[in-house]
Amino acid sequence: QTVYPRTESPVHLELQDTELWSCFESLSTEMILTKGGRRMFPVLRVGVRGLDPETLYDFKLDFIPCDNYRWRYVSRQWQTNGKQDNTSLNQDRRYGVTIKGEPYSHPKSPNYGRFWMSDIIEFKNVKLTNRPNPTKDDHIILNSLHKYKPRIHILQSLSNGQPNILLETFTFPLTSFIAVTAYQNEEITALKIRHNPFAKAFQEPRDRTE
Amino acid sequence: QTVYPRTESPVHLELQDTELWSCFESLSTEMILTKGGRRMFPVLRVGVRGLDPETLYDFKLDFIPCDNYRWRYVSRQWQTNGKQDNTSLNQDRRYGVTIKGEPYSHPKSPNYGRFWMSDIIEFKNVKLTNRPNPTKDDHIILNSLHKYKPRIHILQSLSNGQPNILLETFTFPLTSFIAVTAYQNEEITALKIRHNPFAKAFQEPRDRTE
DNA sequence: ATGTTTCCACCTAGGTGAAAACTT
DNA sequence: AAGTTTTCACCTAGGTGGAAACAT
Repeated sequence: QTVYPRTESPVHLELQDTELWSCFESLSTEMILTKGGRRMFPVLRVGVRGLDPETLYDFKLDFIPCDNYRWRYVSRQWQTNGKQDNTSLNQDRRYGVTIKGEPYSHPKSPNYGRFWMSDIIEFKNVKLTNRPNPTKDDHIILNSLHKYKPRIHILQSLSNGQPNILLETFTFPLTSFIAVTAYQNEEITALKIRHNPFAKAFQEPRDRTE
Repeated sequence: QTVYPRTESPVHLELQDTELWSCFESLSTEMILTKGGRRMFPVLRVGVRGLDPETLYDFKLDFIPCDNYRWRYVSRQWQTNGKQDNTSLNQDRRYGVTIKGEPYSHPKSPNYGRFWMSDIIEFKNVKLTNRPNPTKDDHIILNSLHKYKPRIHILQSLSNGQPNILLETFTFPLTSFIAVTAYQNEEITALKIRHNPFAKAFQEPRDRTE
């Protein structure tokens, strides 16, 4: 007879800006890749509870392929050719991580539970690239026209040289996206322009009541 | 008979940009205080050796009064009235530290010895203020027209809730300065403009050979 | 008279999507 | 034809000292 665990991990991660993410998700989120690295928008932001205040943790981010398809945007619809694509994803395991083959480490890592729980944790400085050999640690290598799902890992950091212990991994289906080198869906472009302050140059003058 | 220690701490801190600091020191360095907080220029930068790569350390910065005098710039010379000033420094021990009464903590604290030793450590984001109750942790409260000497503290950070252990404190006489709300010595102003990229608006066009 | 505060033009530094050029 | 790269104007964000206004 199956024995189910009586307790669950006390650690809770709560995704922020779910309303905004939903708007993008309903149109199929796209994220830009450039050689020099492009930030994500929206930014991945989470609140955390249930850590031990005085224990040391690392927070890390990587991207897991949602499938092995190559996606195309045809007639205002994302579609696949129905065949698995084994040429890129399966051959190069680095895709979705940094040049070191490791997830992106939040720049405040390592830090104490009390620190991580004291404020929203923002992954605003991670950059997405299609360059196979980026020179910076904050660059995540992705494959254009492939679909990814962000994951956040919480590790216990040990200050004696031992490897860190992976405590838990959280995935956020709402934040999955297709990596592109240029936006395909113009509605996605419009949403980005509307909400990303750095794209203000392209905003139409808007009604104050909105 | 006096017994002298046979060993010294293996930790070495090496101040960077000593040539630049010397130029300022020879004119009497001044640092601006503002309500909103002003960065230091030059920036305090150090290299560190001799830490244990796998031990966790905090790096902290504060400012120790060089004396209890109030300084005046008269006839192109800094001078005191020869009397100790007991009204401000001795009554308010917070001067030279943050609003919490603590030194400024380098934003990458805590981190491992291998991290701190891997690159120059820059205190470029600390801000100096004369506001008695700043709202931000990166603000150091100083008293205008008083003279200070920067100190860097290295602490061992313990990930079990125990208070950190102060391992060593380094002072840098070359970087001492008088806090001011407006520059007094125009030669200091000229040096700041010449070397601080953010003051480029005030630079005279310069000869390329310089 | 002396010292402080506020506001400002002018920078650094770098994040946007558009459009044109380029590649295959 | 389909996708990628480069360059660009236009932003965000914020660090300078100057100058005038202000405070004591």
